[in-house]
Parts: sequence; structure tokens; C-alpha cells
Amino acid sequence: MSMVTLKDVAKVAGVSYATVSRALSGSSEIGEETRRRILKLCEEMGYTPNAVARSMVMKRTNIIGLIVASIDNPFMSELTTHIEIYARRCGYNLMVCNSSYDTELEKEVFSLLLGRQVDGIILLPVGNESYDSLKSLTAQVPTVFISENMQDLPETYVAVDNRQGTFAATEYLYSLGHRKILYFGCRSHSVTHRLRLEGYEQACKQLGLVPEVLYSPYARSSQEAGYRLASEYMQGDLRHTAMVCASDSLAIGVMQAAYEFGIAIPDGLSLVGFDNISFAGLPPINLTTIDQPKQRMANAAVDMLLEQIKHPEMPNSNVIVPPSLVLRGSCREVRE
Amino acid sequence: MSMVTLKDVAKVAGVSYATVSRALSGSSEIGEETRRRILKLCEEMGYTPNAVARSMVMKRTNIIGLIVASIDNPFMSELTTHIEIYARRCGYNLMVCNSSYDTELEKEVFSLLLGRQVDGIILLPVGNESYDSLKSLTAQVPTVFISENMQDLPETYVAVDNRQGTFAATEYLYSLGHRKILYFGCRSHSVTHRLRLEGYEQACKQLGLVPEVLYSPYARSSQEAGYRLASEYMQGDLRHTAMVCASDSLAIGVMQAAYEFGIAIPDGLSLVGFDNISFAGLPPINLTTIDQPKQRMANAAVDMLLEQIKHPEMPNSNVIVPPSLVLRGSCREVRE
DNA sequence: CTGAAAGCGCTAACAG
DNA sequence: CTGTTAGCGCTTTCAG
Repeated sequence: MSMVTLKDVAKVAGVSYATVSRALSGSSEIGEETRRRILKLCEEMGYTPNAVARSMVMKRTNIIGLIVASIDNPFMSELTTHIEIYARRCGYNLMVCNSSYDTELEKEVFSLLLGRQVDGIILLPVGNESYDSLKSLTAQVPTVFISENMQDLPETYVAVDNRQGTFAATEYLYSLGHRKILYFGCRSHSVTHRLRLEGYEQACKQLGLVPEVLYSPYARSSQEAGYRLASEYMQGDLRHTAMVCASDSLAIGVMQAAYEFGIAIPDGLSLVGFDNISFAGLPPINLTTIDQPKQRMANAAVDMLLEQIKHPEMPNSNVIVPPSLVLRGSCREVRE
Repeated sequence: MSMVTLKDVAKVAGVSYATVSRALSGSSEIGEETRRRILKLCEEMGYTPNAVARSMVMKRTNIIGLIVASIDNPFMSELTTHIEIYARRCGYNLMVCNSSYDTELEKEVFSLLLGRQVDGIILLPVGNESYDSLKSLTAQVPTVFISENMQDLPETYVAVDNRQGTFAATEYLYSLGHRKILYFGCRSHSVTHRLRLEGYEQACKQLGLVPEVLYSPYARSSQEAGYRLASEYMQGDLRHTAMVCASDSLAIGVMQAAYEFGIAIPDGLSLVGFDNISFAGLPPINLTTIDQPKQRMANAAVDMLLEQIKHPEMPNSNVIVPPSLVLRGSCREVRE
């Protein structure tokens, strides 16, 4: 529909279309008055540059691909928002794909984006398998992961300092007088979870507590998983006064179970989450939690990606951002 | 990086590159064995078709643009997820932009997407002004709005039947014995809100109740707006036993205020929301609400857009989907 | 059935 | 300063 091209403008202006191109690209090799005249004409004729044609010759699209498990997930949608806004400010558009928590699909959409000639890809991997599974693909295009902070990860990534987060959470509960603190919902196959667990264990060691961990057999750290796991746990004696939960969703599931078992939060049980998803701040939930600075992570990911696009041969790098404890209403002081 | 092209394959295969193209496009004008041989070779050489080049000659990108106020909004992120998944199944990729609740930006990103040569655009407009503001742009590309159900809207759109929703909510509260039902949080400038209000008023009329409306002076139907408005309201006597809230976010704000005023939900006040955002289902919130069938709306929007892409000269059409009442725990029966 | 060639809209040498 | 020209990788007539 947008049918007016450079050539059309050139014809009307009575110049070659290279000249029009120069006027638009802000090249210095053109007369000031000619440029003005042409720019005005473009405006009048309703000319819109064709980004596809430009990409063709420039061999870059100024498009970033984003792959997330599900955009419909508070943590990911917040990240996506910030990535889109910042990327656009940097002159890039976002092409978004859901991997739907499926490693095969993740590979499929990655290839799709490659075919689209995206300049780079930001990826929130489905799981640890993703690294291996995508190895041959990530080699073909600049890629930044938002995920785990593993020293030896052979990829460029940005991550929150998971250890530091749970360490702070544990310390905080200790300072409130808690001595029987459970680590709730660890998934043993997740590196993120392993790191979070380590932070807790380190804190316990330092504070002279014996760490106790309730592992989760569920594949995802969903609310349902938290609910089921907690229900089971609450069937027994409530031996702990506080829990460090591996994620906010899990913590919300615990709240549900607690409600059904007649355990008040925080009076009967103190809870700290991880992520600070937007849910956590809702008044009826009001969960004390570890915040991942999403905007900062988003911007860092874009910066790193653009850097890698500019210098494709640079070695992998990573950024670890510090989390912070957000105090809300799910913890209370205890004195024994 | 992905440097192997049709030509490269052709050279190795010892055929012209037109032949390779035909093999890939599934053309019938090619020998079965040649095709097989070439396809195998493509595989071996790691050839990936260049979608940009194809777009260039095909004059279509198979890209859909999506403009939403903020991806980070539970309602929109759910829609986005479904749109992306369904569009991809139909052979399209999604380019997403935030309009950040800003009409100017909305126009800007629309133009940007036009320049990207997207085949069509799905838009969740910032507000009613959007229709006028974007008129000259929507004329240039197939566009589907997800928004208001106005009979006379000069655009193709999909919407939920807002009237029916609030009508059902009011009827339901009535059936529970409520006779003093407040309509909470109407924004007079929003068409959606006007329609929702109408549904409530119609129900009142039919049930012999006198409608009472608390208008919201706030620009957005956020939680904060609900909280403030409700706080003010609760300063006075609580003259109503139930509220139909113009949105879930508003209802959650009311919950917060109610909590602070020591009013129990649902014992002291029954609440119905609108939208059924994912928050609403969280156990601590457990809000009875009117569900907008997001997946259905998403698929309808994509279908309508593709239809319009195929037949650009078709007149505008619209789809109104029925909402449904989701019963949860924020309403109770009263007998006077 | 296959090859040759034109051209999509634009940028970037290279000449003038 | 401006015009000419050669592609970018692919699809699609049009000839063989």
C-alpha cells in the first residue's frame, strides 16, 4: 500500500535516486538546499523508507529476536517490556517468540529468527538443557542469555546474584529471631536453584543453623507446585517458623496451603520469596521477597547484545547484578 | 554469519539457482530426483533461506505488528502470548511495540512498523483518541483493533460484549440477595466503561434497583486508582453491600482499602471484577469476575487480520465475543 | 523439466 | 556536490 519509493521521489525532484538516498541518510556529500527540498518532497509525497530493502543491502535488519518460555509470565513480561523499550531507543525492533517451555520449540523458533536475519537474540532459556541444545545455533548469531550465573557458562549472559539473594533472605529471617528456617522448593536440576540453595546454606553455616531443604519434584516452580508441596509438608508437624522460598510463585502456593491449614502468614509462618514479580506487591499478598532488578537486567542484556553485534569476535562476557531485599508483610519477629 | 546462499547450493549441485529455488518452494515444475538431491544438499550445507530477500521480492514479510500500551500488564501479556502462538502457527512472526499509554508514541511505533513492511497490525489502542489519531495510518495497512464494541467504529475490531458482562454480574449479585449494589470506578471518557455501565444500568432497571455509580477521576483503571477511590468512599457510611467494579485492578484496589478499613471481603462487602486477569485467580485474592476469553479474542484478531490481508478491499467487520462469569470467593449471600 | 535474466527498493562505490 | 551502476538473495516470467 505504501507504494511511493525513492525512485518516485527522485523523479518528481528531478534528481537521481542516489541523491534522495543521500538526503535521507544525512550524508554530508549533498547541498544543504537540495537536501531541504528533497526532504520536504518526501514528506509531501508520504514517502516511507522500506526497511526490508535497506536490510537487504546493509546486511543487517536492526531487529533483535527475543525468545521466552511464555510472555504471559509476570517476570518475563516485565523483562520483555523493558527490553522492547530500550532496544527501540537504540534503533532496534523486537521480534518475540514463545518457546512454551519446550526445548524443541525453542530450537525451532531460534532457527526461524535466524532465517529472519535478526542481528542478535536474547534468550531466557527453558532450562539447562538449552545450552547444549542450542549450541550449534548460538554459534551463528550474537546471543545473550538472561539466566544463570555459572562461571563456566560458555555464553554471554546477564544474571542476578542468586546466592547473594538467598543469603540476604536467610540473614534477615535470622535477625528477626528465626532459628528454624526451611529452604522450600528447590529443584535439583536447575542451576539457578542450586545457586539459591547455596546462598541459604552459606548463611546457615555462618549463622550456626542447620540447613534443612524441602526439594520439589515438580518440573516448574509454579504456584500449584508450591501449593502441593506445602500441603504435604503441613500434614506433618510444623517444625519451622520461617521459609525461604525458591521463587515467589512457590511462596504464593504456600500461602494458599497455609490458609487452608489455618496457619496465618506471618503470625504462624514467615515467608520470603524470590523474584519480586508484580503479584508479590499486591496488598492481599504483600510478600517480602528478593527483587531481581528487571529493568537493569533488560538494559544490560541489550547493551551486551549490541556490543557483541558490533564486535562479533569478542569473547563471552557476563554481568551479575545484585538483588535486593524488599521488605513487605510476610515476615514477623519471633522471640523464643 | 549464515553465509550459504541459494547460489552456493546451486553451484555445488551443478544446477542454476532457479532450480534450487524451485526445489525449496515445492514447485511442481521440477524432477522428483533433482528435488531430492538438492534438498539433501541444502541440508548438508546448512542452508537457511533468507526471509528478508524473499520478502523483498514477494512484497510481503509474513510479519504482524502488535502494539500494546504495555506488554507488562497481565491482560495484554496474556493476549500477546496467544497472538504470538497462533500467528506463528499461521506462518507469521510478531513484532511487538509498547505504546506506553502515549498516543504520540502509538503513532510513532505504528509508522515504524509500516516502514518495516509488516503485513498487518493488531492494536490495543491507548484510548478512544487513538482512532482519530491513527486514521491516516490505519488506512495504509490492514489493522485490527482489540477494544471497544461500538457499532459505528470505522475499523475492524474484536471486543468482548461489555454490556452483557456487567449485566450478568449485577444479576448474579441480585440473585445472592444484594439490593444495594454500587457501580464502582466508571471512567466517563472510556467507551468500554460506558458500555459496562450500561449493562449495569440495564440490569438495575430490569431488576427494579436504582443504579448508583461512583465515577473515577483517574486516567487509568489501576489498583492505585481503586485504592484511592475506595478509601474516599469508605470514609463515609457503607451504604452498599456489593460493588460491580469496572475492572479487576480496580477491585484489587478496593480490597486493599477494605482491608485497611477493617471491612472483610466478602463478609462485609461483595465484589465482582471485570477482565479475569491472572491475578484474580490467586488464592489470597480469589476474585469473582467477568472473564474476557483472551485466547478466543487473540485468535479471532489474527484470523480477521489474515483475512483482511488476503482481501484488502473487504469492508470492516467485527467480532463480539461473549464474556462469562467466573465464580470465586469475593461474593456472599445476604438475606435482609 | 531446467536455465537465463529481470527486478523487488535501497546503499555504496566510482566517476564525473 | 551529483549521477551511474552494480549488486544484496530471492522469485518468477520467459525461453529453450
